[in-house]
Amino acid sequence: MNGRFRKCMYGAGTDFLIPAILAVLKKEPVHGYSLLEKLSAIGLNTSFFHPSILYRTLRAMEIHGLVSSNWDLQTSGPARRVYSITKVGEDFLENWCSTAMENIQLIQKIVDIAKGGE
Amino acid sequence: MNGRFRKCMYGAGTDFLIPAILAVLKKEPVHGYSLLEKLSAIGLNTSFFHPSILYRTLRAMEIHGLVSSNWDLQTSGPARRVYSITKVGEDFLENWCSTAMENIQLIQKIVDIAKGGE
DNA sequence: GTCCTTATTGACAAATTGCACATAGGTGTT
DNA sequence: AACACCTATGTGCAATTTGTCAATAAGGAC
Repeated sequence: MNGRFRKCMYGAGTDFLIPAILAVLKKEPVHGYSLLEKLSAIGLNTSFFHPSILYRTLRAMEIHGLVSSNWDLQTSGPARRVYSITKVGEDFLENWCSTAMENIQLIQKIVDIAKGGE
Repeated sequence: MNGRFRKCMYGAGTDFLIPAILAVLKKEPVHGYSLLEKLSAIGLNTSFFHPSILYRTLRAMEIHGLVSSNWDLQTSGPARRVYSITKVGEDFLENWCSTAMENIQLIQKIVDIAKGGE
């Protein structure tokens, strides 16, 4: 099963990627590569998308003002772009959370109907 | 706020469109136009996408074997394409439901972290 | 020097979406 | 008859998004 059908399964959708990134960044600024681990830790299936998608999403979020970035040249290894959440990003996340409950209810309702309830 | 950012908000994503369609079709076969009302009734925000997207999604689902269709020429008005769920579609829906709980937990976790918990 | 790991980005085809428009049958109106 | 309107489905095309692969770059291990 390919494309949108695979994507609509758990954790694959990038719909959860943006709020998940914002939630992680709200705790502390981090760089893209370590975000992969942190996102995986909170339950997002990171194996469904390539790292490049995460980086691209972060850049898109920066362009739209949800996050800001600074280069970290002090650590060993290649340079890291460290992302921080902005006020706009915090508002966006808060907004997302307030509708998340309706989101959950919709999922629950689909499950109920699928199981023959109602 | 445009594109993917608007889309990641409640109900807008077509990630819920496919399982919602399957859940409705599991109760009874219906045609595309009436699906709009039924999807709206269970809580999916249908104003976020044009009817043509629903039709295109249904055709894609048929191509992938999740649903099958027959023309209903007996009713008054223009012909209706009536969709029914297939065995493949039922399996897909069941599969989606079994991961839906993890989906809910992920949303809950993002909300918790966003609210400063954990 | 060569290989591996971390870390980020670019390029390009394929898929998906947004939007407008086309088609078509039926009903009511002037 | 001509017109507008509602139901019902579909197409075309540009714009956006995704999937995949490859490029770059710094440092450590051997």
